[in-house]
Amino acid sequence: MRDVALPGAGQWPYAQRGFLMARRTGRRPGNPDTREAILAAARGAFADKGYDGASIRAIATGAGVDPALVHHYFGTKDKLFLAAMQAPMDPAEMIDALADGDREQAGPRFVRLFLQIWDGPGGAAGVALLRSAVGTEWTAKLFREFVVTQILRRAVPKLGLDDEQGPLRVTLAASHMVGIALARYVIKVEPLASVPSEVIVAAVGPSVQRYLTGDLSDVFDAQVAAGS
Amino acid sequence: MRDVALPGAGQWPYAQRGFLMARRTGRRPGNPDTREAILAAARGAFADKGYDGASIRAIATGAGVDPALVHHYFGTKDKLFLAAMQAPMDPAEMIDALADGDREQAGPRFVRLFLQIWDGPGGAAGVALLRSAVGTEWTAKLFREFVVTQILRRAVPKLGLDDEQGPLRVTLAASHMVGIALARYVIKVEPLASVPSEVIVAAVGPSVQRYLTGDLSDVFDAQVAAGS
DNA sequence: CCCGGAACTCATCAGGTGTTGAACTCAACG
DNA sequence: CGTTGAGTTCAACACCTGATGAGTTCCGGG
Repeated sequence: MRDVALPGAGQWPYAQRGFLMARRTGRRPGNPDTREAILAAARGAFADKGYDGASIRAIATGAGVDPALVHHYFGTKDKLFLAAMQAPMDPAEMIDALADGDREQAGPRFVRLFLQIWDGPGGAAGVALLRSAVGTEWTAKLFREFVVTQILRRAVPKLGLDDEQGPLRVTLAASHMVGIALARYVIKVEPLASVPSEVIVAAVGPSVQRYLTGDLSDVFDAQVAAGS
Repeated sequence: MRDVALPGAGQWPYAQRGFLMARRTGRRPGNPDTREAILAAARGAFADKGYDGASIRAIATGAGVDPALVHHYFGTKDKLFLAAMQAPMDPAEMIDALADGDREQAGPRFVRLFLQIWDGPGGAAGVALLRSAVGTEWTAKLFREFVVTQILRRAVPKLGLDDEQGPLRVTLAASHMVGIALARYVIKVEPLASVPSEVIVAAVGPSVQRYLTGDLSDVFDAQVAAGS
């Protein structure tokens, strides 16, 4: 009988099961949702400490499990990280939601959707991803390739931007949103951290709109001027 | 005479001085610029690996020096980090450069100045700061307090923004720039990473201008609407 | 009922970490 | 010359890390 709540977001420090079975070894009775528990603990730990700071031992105890079991399921720490980041990331969905609808309202729509995701349960994974992506070089590379292949190559044609200006437009908008996320959810600098999300939509939406569909002729003039 | 190889780490890239003095202990002859060498190596290491990833041993060998010497000079790793980040940061100067001049051109001026710093020698320290600030919780807290006390409290009155909207305006502008820095210098996502800086000035300048001095009445309408 | 394999733990390895205290070398001063 | 003190290194401590392999317990299918 497992009357305990799912280990989802909250941390439970110790293995609370078995006040009877004091520290048995071997296979656990009951349903094997342990794998998910490990993943949840891993997401939380990566979000709090980043890739390097999160230790397999901490993740294991956070899931009420022996450290070796983590390796049993996921092999190495790298694979654990990839597995933990995989589920909550589906940029295709976000891009689709962006693409249909009034193009002249895509900016605010994008900002609102972005903030909804970060305010929801996916936010922890986002913080983890950002923390880890920035932390060290190989995660940065990972993130870079992820951004290019999963976001840029899909978003540019979906949004109907021509290939000349499209990538710059999308990266400008994305980098703005990442900056907002960093300030609001990771660094938590006020007043940005606690202002209602609709305020940010109203403030940032027009900028993003301009990056996506606005007139950037000055920008490209500057580009050719610098290129000559 | 110690002709024996080093026990622990194996090779040190060695101090280039003294090809004569095969591995002597004790004080080095010549100039005592070692402290600066350590600081420089520390900045580089922190920029490459972040606070946690950069090890004192790596910093020491990078400076051609024994790890214990680092502690001799700086005490703990925390203090080393603070010392390494101290020199290249002078936000007051930047704020001053922003404050005087046409207020209606402050946006592009800010972006240009910001990019100049990051493209110059201060960029490494910036990357280090950003990497480390995001990496773990206490550096994030450090960074947050630094931002609030050193930037917000100075910039808001200097720029002549009223206290009601000022902090939000400044944090919006700053977070945008941090996002750009993250994408361009840390993650290095194309095309943002290699585009000439004037292109970014032309693209981002107007947005920042709007955040600083533009009409944000919609934003504050949203604020009161959400607050009710 | 039994047995193969999945779930799970224990003990341990090899290596890296920040930090410390003592020892040594050199430059400067008297 | 001798002494002093800063510059510098050595060797070690205590701890934490990711990873491995052997061993234990349980579930499900034959």
